[in-house]
Amino acid sequence: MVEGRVLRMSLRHALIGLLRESPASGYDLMHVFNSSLAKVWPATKSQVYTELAKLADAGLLVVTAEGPRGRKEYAPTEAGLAELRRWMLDAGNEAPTRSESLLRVFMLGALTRDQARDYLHLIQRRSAEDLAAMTAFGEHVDWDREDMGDLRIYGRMVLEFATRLAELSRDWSEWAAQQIPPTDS
Amino acid sequence: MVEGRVLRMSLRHALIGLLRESPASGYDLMHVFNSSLAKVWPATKSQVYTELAKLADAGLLVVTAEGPRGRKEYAPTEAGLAELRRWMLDAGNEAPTRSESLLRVFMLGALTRDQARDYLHLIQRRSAEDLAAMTAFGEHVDWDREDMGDLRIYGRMVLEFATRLAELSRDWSEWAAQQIPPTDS
DNA sequence: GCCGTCATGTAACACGTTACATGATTTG
DNA sequence: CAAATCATGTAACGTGTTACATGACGGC
Repeated sequence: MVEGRVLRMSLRHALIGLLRESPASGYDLMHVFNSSLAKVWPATKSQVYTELAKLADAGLLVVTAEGPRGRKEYAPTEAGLAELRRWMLDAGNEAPTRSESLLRVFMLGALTRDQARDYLHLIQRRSAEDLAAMTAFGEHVDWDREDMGDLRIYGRMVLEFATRLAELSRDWSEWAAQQIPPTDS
Repeated sequence: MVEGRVLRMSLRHALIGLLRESPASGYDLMHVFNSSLAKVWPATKSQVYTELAKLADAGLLVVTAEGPRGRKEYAPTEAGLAELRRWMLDAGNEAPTRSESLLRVFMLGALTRDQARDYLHLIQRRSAEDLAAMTAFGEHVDWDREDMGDLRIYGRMVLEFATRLAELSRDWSEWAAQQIPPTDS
């Protein structure tokens, strides 16, 4: 257990937050990052395992159980929960957002107009697919299960945002494609 | 001039793309990253200067003019433009997106309900401010200036997306705040 | 006994941020 | 002549990705 200043690093807080719901192993957490959190805060397994080790070393997590194949389940300590709350309330400095798609749109002048239009149609298709996937997911989840805890509320909020965003993206890209004059340059 | 494989690295392509419009110095480019591109692909000056040097070294940019105080203006080479087009058309693997705000929403269970509601109201306020700023910006820009080149079209598209997104965010956060039961836990 | 999944980690490298460091030119 | 702005860069460190490496357990 080592003391140390925590700067940025949302992954840490995501891990503590997930473990707050219930103890889990790195392997379990990976599934969350590959599914529900994939579009919100993706992470690789290297990162998850290393970070869990660091957090345990820093005394923000503890191993609560060990299973077969070296499986280790972690749970947050009181210090970990305190750090999570500190981060949640420190909404002042949020990490900058990046959108590679929008950057590409900004640079579309480097392509022919046909190619540019194709790119916008690609976004449109992907948004429509995302939207369908999320609608399906929303209907598939049993939001009333007891063990969902606060995610009954907050998970649903995130899904709603993602759904509205996919709709926006689909409609915007359709509109945008029409803004490009038909003649090729 | 050195050969080298280009992996991810959108900043490189952003730089080449901006220089495609017209030659500029690192200092000039920084202003773009601090204003119009701030919400799309932020970058620090360290990054910009180092990357310009690397790109010139790799033969993707050339220095076209030198001015006072060591000012250097860059322009893309044919190789640079080719690399830009390659990247534009390689829409398959886009960088993963991250949203710290949504991650926080997912973790709101760590706070009291009053605090959670406050956070959503904060998002609402910020979105409204962003929206106002972008509306003002859109009216302030002279979209018909000749030297805007393709940004007359594509810059406007990005602005339109950002505007719709701010509206979505404002409306969603208002809705979300209402989803939290009034009693404090 | 074979295969799929469970399960954990290390090392090297790419990308991004912060702090440090320096100095010339213009404008009032 | 003072202050603001112009202008460039290096070093250290934090964060994220990819490739490599290993092996146990469960079901058929």
